[in-house]
Amino acid sequence: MNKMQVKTGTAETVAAALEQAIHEHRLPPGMKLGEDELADVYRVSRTIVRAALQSLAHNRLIELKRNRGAFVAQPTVAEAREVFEARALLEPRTARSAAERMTEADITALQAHIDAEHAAIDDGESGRALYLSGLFHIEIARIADQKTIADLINQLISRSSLIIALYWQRRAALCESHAHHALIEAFRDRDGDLAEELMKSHLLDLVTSLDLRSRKSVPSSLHEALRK
Amino acid sequence: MNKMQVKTGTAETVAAALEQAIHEHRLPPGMKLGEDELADVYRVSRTIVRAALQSLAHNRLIELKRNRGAFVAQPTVAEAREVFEARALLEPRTARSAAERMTEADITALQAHIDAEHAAIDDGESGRALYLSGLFHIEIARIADQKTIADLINQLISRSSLIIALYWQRRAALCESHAHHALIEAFRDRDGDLAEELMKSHLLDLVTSLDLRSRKSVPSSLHEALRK
DNA sequence: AGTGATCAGATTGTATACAATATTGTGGCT
DNA sequence: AGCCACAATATTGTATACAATCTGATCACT
Repeated sequence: MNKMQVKTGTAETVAAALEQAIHEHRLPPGMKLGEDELADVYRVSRTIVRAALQSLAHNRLIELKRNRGAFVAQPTVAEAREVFEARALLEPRTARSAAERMTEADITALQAHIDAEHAAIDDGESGRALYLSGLFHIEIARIADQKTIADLINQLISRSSLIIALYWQRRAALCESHAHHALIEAFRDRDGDLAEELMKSHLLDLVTSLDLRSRKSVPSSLHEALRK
Repeated sequence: MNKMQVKTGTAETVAAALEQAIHEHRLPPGMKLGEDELADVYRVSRTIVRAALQSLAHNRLIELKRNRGAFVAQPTVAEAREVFEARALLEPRTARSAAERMTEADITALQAHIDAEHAAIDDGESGRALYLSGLFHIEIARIADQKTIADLINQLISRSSLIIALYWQRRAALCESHAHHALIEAFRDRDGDLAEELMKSHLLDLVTSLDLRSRKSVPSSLHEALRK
């Protein structure tokens, strides 16, 4: 493989590990991430852990409270709406661009993503399936060859994973992968118009399949929780 | 004032100082930012400087090269285009939202921004004028009451300042503030359609007023610079 | 018992010491 | 002189020690 050797034990690897754990819902929203604890787990010093946490905080995957520590973020309903509104502004156009410059290799890669996604679903690893479903969108942004926009979408999808973990309601697990299939068909035909339209409605479906009336998780500050 | 007391000497204050220096073009693209040097200037330890630099790197205002240090970013032509394409996706719709929920106080605040901008221009502080012109856009995003999108726009405008500093060609300094005036008029009328349209063409004007054929600054690696 | 002050423990914030790496200068060799 | 190896220096990367702050437990007092 032509992949660069990635040194283990760096801030980047720790951040990546934590990010994946959050995406796969192994670290639930609100959970405290103690620095000493993480340093012990990953066998690095707190310096490294701290750098990783700062990075995650910048992407809003965790919240840093001064003198209190790091906690897995708990997006509010308002935030959830905002994230999907931002995605609605960015992703449809990006899907169009991607469709227009899609190569056979790209399509193959996307298909592989979907297959992996299905495999995860079949194995009952819904957390991992969710993660892979996010990667599908990120891959599209990458194909569109707009690094800047791809980065923004990356941030948003990262947060979306958390949001979906919080507000997802079980049913409708199948319709999503269907949407991804439909997108691939549009990509095969290099149909920019259709891809843009499909992405738009896909995102709309996603939002409406969330339950944005009640939050399921434990509120982080009792302060807000107990004044009924 | 109801403003919170901001402790000096924190990573945030150092990052803010550096960001402003970059925006006002006092730190030119490509300039090396040595850790010890900065620590000495701001009277803090390298720990703090490092945190600040990481933060700026995340916003792409500086580039961190492993074992080499931090350098003020030098956006390429491709990056410049990408940043403005991203803004074109986000800002027009945001301007519409802002127009729809604009209050008198908001309009006053925006007008104050423009006035300050003009004052800076009259004083010949073109760097500061550029910075304030960016704040105008950020203020609009804030008024639209979409924190997530506002954050994204904030990042993009931050980078835009650098880009404009690099690729701006002198003429056309006046048309910009004219565009801002026109926007305010639309806001006064709560005319969402017009605001969206004006923002769209304003961003287009900005891009076309850049010289994206030749780069003016010193290239960071002599390697690429000297092989004519 | 209930309230509040004070103190011990734990956790984060910051500075500094040391290690790893890159850069630059020197000297020997051809 | 030109080139290469190697040492000296400077700079960044990481770990750790110490300071500041928060938590929550104990205990005196009403």
